[in-house]
Amino acid sequence: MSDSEKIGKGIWIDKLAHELLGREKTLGRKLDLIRVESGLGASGIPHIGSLGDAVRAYGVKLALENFGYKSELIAYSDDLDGLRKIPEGFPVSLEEHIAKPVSLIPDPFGCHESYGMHMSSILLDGLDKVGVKYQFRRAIDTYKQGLLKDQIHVILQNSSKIGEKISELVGQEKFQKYLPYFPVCANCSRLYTAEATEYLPEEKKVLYKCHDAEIGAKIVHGCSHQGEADITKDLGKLAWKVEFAARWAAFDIRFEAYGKDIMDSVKVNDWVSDEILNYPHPHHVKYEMFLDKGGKKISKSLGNVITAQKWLEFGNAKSILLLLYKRITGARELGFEDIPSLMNEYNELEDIYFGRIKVDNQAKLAKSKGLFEYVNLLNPPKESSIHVNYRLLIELSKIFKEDRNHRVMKKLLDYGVIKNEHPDIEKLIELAGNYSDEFDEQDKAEIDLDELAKKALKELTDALDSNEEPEDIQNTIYQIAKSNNVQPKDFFKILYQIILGTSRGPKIGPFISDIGRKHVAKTLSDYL
RNA sequence: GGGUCUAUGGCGCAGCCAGGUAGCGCACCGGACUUUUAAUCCGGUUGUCGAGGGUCCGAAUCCCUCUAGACCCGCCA
Repeated sequence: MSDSEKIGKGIWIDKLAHELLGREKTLGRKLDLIRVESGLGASGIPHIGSLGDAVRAYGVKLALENFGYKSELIAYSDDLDGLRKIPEGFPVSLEEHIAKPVSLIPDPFGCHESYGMHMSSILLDGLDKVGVKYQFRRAIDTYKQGLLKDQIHVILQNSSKIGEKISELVGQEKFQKYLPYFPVCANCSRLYTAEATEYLPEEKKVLYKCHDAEIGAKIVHGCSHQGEADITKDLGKLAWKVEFAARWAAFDIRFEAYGKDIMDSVKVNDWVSDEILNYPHPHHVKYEMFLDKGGKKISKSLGNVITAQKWLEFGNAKSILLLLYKRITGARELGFEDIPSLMNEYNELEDIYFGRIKVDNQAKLAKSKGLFEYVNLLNPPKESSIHVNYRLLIELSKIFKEDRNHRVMKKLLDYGVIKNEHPDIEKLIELAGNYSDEFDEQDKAEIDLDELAKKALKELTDALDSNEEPEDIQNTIYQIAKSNNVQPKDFFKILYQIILGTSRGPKIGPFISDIGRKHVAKTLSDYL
């Protein structure tokens, strides 16, 4: 940090935006509006990775604005994408729509105009919930309005050159034979089955024949229709290997992040953009896929998909933004179990930001403050929020399942963690409560009670069940254990196992009063 | 075949992308809260930062080589 100035707020997003601006200046392009883009898939359930692409692009937009430039985020839904696989939990009746563009398939849940919009909406809703602003655009409108027609024309005229280059760059041979354009078959509405072999530049039409195609592991039957598609108005789309380039040129996109799974496509698109369309490709950053805790790719079929909506049941929007903004490099194994530490990490950042935690290293201080600002979308709060350790809330939620909000709040006041009740804390209790309900597997292990333990338990049950409130439950328990020759340590453990399903817990005397001694007596009696 | 990432105390990880005293959680040990569970608080132990080389006043961090593992691409999007 000694020999370099801090750029922007000091995190990777600033560095990226700085590089972008440097490149644009070298290229000499106009900078009155810098567009960044994020592509949204519309065929599968949008998980946190798809959200991340847009959230990070939005971060770059914020950085550019912070540097004094005007910027906007285009959220582009590729809803001409064909349906290849029916996602988990979706009706099998979708089978008949396989290979059709998702925007032409009815919404199986009936709440949106199409299957594609249903999927896109889930992602857009996630973006709205974390506070990301965007301009929404759809593939179907883009093509219908002919916004890409000039680029498609140039690409198709150069298809053989492009086909060779694709083979050279990524070893894919198919575009040496077929045009990188998939018409939607006019007869059966399917994509991919209609293979285009010839382009008529004067008429701007492609000739195609609809035949059987292999999609995934399955054969999708074509209808043998032979037709011609007008690229300026008939439905169809460019292959992904060239489509980004067309869009970048048409929309004047200066930045787009990408996941490593589409690295090859980006490589080809950059070349097409630069060499064929004569539009210098946008600046990029590559990110790793989110993997689940076992190191497997998160996929819908494995059922390990993490959506923003599900995440937000357990953690707040800031925990998502923190996850996505803290870094971009590196493989990331992700699970809901990361939520508690992210929730606490945000509090720590806030403490650093407001000077309550001292950080000596100036570079690190700046970085933490910068990260905090980005997590707040560069609109940080004026004052610190009330901090409650999220793990403590989970522990308390685990104990209080009924009338949770009230009782957990009371405990927090007792512990002196908070001074007053507050709606923000209520919300936190709700999140932590959801977390504890969902993930706290009650390891109802076999509890082996020998005769001595049973006798002690019986004695305790009677004591708790009597109409006379025992003076000091904690001490009573201790005495009963001792008088029955049971190790107090073991006896306490047994009680925790029965009452909480764990081998440890809060101080048990006051705890039993909290949940009601008669109630506990009844629970204990089940084990006698 | 092509490409990317990861490797840091017993376990799980942060720090690396902008070099400046190796950190956190769990576990473990000691103490405080009247005794023995827990919670909480205080204190403590645990590391040749995967291996080797290079740059530098200084490297977990930057560069090169190697080893091991994971993932992605080579259908489609």
